[in-house]
Amino acid sequence: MTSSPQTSAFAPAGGAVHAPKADIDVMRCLVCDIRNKSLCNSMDEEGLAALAHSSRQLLLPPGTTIVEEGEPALAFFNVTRGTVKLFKSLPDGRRQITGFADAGQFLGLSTAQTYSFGAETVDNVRLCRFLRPQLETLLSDYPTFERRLLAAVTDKLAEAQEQMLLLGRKTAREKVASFLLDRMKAFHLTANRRQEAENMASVPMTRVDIADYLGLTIETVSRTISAFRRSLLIASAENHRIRILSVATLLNIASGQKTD
Amino acid sequence: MTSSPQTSAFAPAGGAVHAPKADIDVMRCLVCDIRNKSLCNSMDEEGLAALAHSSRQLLLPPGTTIVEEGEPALAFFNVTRGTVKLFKSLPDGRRQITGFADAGQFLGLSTAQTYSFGAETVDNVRLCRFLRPQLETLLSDYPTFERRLLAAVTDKLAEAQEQMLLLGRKTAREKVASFLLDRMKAFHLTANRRQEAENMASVPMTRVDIADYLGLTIETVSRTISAFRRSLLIASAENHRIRILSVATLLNIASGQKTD
DNA sequence: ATGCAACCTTGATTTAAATCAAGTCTGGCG
DNA sequence: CGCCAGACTTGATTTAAATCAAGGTTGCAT
Repeated sequence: MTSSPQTSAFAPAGGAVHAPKADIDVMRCLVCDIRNKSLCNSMDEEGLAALAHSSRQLLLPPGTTIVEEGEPALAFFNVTRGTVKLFKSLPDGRRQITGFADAGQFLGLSTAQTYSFGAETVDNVRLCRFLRPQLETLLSDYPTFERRLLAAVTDKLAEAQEQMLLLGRKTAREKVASFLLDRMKAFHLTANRRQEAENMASVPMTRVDIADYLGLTIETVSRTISAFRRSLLIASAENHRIRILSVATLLNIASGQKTD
Repeated sequence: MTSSPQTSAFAPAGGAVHAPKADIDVMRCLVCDIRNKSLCNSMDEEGLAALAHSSRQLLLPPGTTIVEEGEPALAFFNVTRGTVKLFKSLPDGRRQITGFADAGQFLGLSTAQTYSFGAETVDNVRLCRFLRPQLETLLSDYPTFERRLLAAVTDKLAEAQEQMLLLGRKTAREKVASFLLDRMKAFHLTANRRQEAENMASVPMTRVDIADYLGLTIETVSRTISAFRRSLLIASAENHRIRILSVATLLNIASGQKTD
């Protein structure tokens, strides 16, 4: 499985796992380790078999394009491992990351013929791809699944509104504090093993991605994280892991309470 | 019907129209002038009667609170006239308007027990209020209505992503240009009478609201609009109406193409 | 008609974050 | 093991937009 950035999730190469024997395929959703943290938790055993038949599992290396802005909206995806970034761009290259989809999150819904956003893997990602007609069949056949999707999109909209508040009205310091707390939440929702890992945040993305998510430059992100480290609010753990030393202070900063 | 800012949409006073005779109530949705521009266009005649029975119509003056941040999420609304602003606030009063809901748009969906946002009328607003249990019954009884709501929320999410791009990555000039074009689009979708009104934008909100929507200050909004006027890109028409003199140039500005 | 309050505009000055400019760290590869 | 490219950090300077500060408009209530 070679690492091949720029590969599309539709290309057969680039890490895609081809459909194995039918028997195994029926089991895939039944044994999925993040099933109960995703849309799929709306399904009974029969529904899970239908899900498995309607989708194909993909394994993608970091930097792989999943969805391209403006391309026909042919598929819907459920992330089952790793982190995906969703973004929109201006013609001159300025980019806004509109969200990160961690394991258990969906992406790719569209009412239009084409995607209005791009999506790319941040790290090693496993996802289930549903072609549009298959998704529509599922929605019609399983009302609980449709209701669950409606709830999931409603939650995404609330998240988007929270991010608009951040982008439009928070300072750099407040933005970075909010981000670190979100990544701590994402880590807790995602971590399958209940380790010691209290107050850990998973930050698999680069400074460029963080900056494009928070509406800042990489220098401002770097300076702000350094300042938090100097103030002993956070500490670096292993690579792409940050330990949050004072959740309470960070919460105060994130919500605009003065903390000096 | 007295003008009473700060009144809640749940208070019986403040412009609420009480349920008239049952016959008239059955007709309400059938004869609604913006029905085919809203969620309700998914309903057949029987469904429209069910909608009318499930909802109550409210007439609210400018500045009326419809939904309060943090209050129990008891109802869902469909705007049938006027403009509503949706917003989120920080403890110190900083506010981000996350969207304007014009006639035909819904608001009030929530997965949580409480609303994560506030909503307030901008001008004179007419809306239909559905209590939560009633909405849920409708969703279960009318699958086409549920599918239509899913599509509507999906569209709102795409709009939110576009607004994140604006907030995080556009300049003041680009933000205001984008806003004026959006308001032109809103005017065209909303205007029931097909008048001469070509290239008109409906801007019922104040500078404070525009600033809180674009992540700017009122001074910057005012200066930028003045500059557009001086450059003959726009012209004031009647109050709260702006005529757009060069859609093409404004489109270029909005998408980041340099135009000097 | 007049007064006033809310809203809007314009100008001067400040500032938070961007930009410009060097480095330093890190981890994968020969 | 040590080199190199990409990622990150830190410092100096600039700048877009915020803030501070007056006025000017508008329309409603008397």
